[in-house]
Amino acid sequence: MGRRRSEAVTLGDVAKRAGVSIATASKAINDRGEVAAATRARVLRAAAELSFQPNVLAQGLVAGRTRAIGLLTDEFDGRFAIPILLGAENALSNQEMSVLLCDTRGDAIRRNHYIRTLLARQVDGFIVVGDSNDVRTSLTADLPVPAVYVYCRSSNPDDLSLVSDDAGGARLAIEHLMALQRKHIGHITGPQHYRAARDRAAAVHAVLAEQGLTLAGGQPLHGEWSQRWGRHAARVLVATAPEVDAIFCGNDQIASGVAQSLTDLGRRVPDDVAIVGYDNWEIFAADCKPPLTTIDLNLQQLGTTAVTHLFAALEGNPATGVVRQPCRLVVRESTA
Amino acid sequence: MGRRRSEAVTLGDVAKRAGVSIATASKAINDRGEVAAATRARVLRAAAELSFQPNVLAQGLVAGRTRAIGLLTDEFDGRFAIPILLGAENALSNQEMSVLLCDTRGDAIRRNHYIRTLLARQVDGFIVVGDSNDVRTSLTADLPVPAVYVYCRSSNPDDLSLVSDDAGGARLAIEHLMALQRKHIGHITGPQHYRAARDRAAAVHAVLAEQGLTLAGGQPLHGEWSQRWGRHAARVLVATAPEVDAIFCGNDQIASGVAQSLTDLGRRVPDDVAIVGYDNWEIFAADCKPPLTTIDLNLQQLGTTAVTHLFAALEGNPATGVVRQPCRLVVRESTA
DNA sequence: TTGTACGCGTTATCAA
DNA sequence: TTGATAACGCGTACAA
Repeated sequence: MGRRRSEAVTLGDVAKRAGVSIATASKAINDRGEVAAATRARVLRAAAELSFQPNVLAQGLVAGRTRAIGLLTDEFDGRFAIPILLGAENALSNQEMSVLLCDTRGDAIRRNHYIRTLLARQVDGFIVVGDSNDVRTSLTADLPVPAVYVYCRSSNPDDLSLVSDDAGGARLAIEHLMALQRKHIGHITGPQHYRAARDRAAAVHAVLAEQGLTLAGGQPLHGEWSQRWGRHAARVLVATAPEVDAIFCGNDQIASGVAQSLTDLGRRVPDDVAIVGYDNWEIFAADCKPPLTTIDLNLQQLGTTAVTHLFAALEGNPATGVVRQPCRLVVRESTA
Repeated sequence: MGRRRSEAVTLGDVAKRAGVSIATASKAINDRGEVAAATRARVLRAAAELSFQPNVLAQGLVAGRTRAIGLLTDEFDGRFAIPILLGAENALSNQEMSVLLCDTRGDAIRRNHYIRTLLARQVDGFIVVGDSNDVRTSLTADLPVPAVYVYCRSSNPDDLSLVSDDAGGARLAIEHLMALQRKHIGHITGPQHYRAARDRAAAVHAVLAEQGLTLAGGQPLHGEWSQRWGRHAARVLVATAPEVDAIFCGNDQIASGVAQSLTDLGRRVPDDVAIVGYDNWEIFAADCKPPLTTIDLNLQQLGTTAVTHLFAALEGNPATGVVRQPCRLVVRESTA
């Protein structure tokens, strides 16, 4: 092990070695006040020789801010939080900020506990990551620091909520299929109680209506977010609407199941039926047979955006309302 | 927003309201020293009324420890790190410890940067999460605090490394298949340059040999960790060894692909060919057709164990060497 | 039993 | 240009 904690080198050590006072050493290191060039050089050399690292705790105590933020997730194991977290962590570390991670597991008691803990640690702000694009109780009233909500909508419209643009994503998918001359487009998606599923289904309906089209099978097929449901629903859809020539799926797992069933039924993908998935979860989308055209949510970017907004809020320029992050169409063989 | 940061309530406020000195308030709140019961009650009530939260920074400054640990991941988006992290975060929060999360993205420069940052924040220890069971450069020499390595082997044998028991997991799988009277067992797995793939393949060989059996097809089939490879390899294996009645796969994606191809080829799963996967990645294993029997790595438990060991090290009882965490067989329909 | 006083490592003010 | 000194909030000898 390196130096023991008790022998940690402090500003005092640097000052002593450079032959100056602690105050001067501090100024030299932080480029503050008037310090003679020669003095500064001496101090910096001493600091380097001792591998001096300022104690962030002490800095935070006097500065009143810690350059640390609390990241509160509802359900971390859901796969959406992870890219968001990754984007946020990266953006924060670029700004020399650290991330304190807390996973509430959807439990209000844990959540409150974490909030207290984080506040006791004097975090400068919060990023709250939801587990769906749906509404989430606002914490802001209890916080003395700014918060940004990501992948959820805060119940308080005065907060800033960053969500994925579900309607826009659905539009991308349908317009892509229409550009391929598909006229009989079905929609197989997740449970109706998911706002994302509802918003996308509504957008599908609207975009088709703009061209005087209606949904193959008449209605969207709502089920689970699983391959199993995709396999089942595809059979149902083909039975009810044999003319179907394209299927827009609520996620990549469903799409993967749909592809399996269509193949089983002897329909070629994409020749007979084109498929568009959702989420661009590579492990499913790229490894599907055939690889899936899908909608990417730009989740990492969502995390980055959250950080940008949090910084703005820290500087006194908070935004409010719901901001929708655009999606991106990723074309692969299932529509090629 | 709640109270502004500048109006944060301090121990002094509590003391004033309780009509005692700061020292007495501190003792009362921390159950330290001799404080009259009545006084303590007064202090506690005052603290509650003001929602007093001790400033952890100040506590850390005087105590020399922060009750925070640094969690360093190599590749966070790989799915293995996440359950480990979840287990560790949960165990730590049970001990009132916080987690500073840093993802190095496999980059040495980022890694060093993060280590400096975390040390500057005076973390009490490190948990280093690797991205495979393979060797990883030891950091310990540069650290003034303990570190535990998880899902990787530190290059320094004096460190403590927690890994998954690949040989044991493979043994579970093969013994399960043999208990089902399968005699012609094949093995389709990932790239040979993965230690996990090699260790498991070796164990498969050993366990079969104990019963005088050999691998169907003669050799393990090494490829990618993908469904695509599973689909391909299954066809190869059935062609070379038509008598195959069981396939042990290196992960659940491969197993899922294998199941698809076997079905395409008209072999029933599990009646004609039983399948065992690896990882118990629910989204693949439970949603497969048929649902997969598989090996669970107990990754959350691995995270918990890491925390236990880190605490032991913090208390001066560090362990060393490589500790293998046992796996668990999860039986589903693919062998039922 | 209670309170005074000091120290933790840093930054900022102001006098020298 | 430099340095003594006072914060920041808390814990803890030690004195009262």
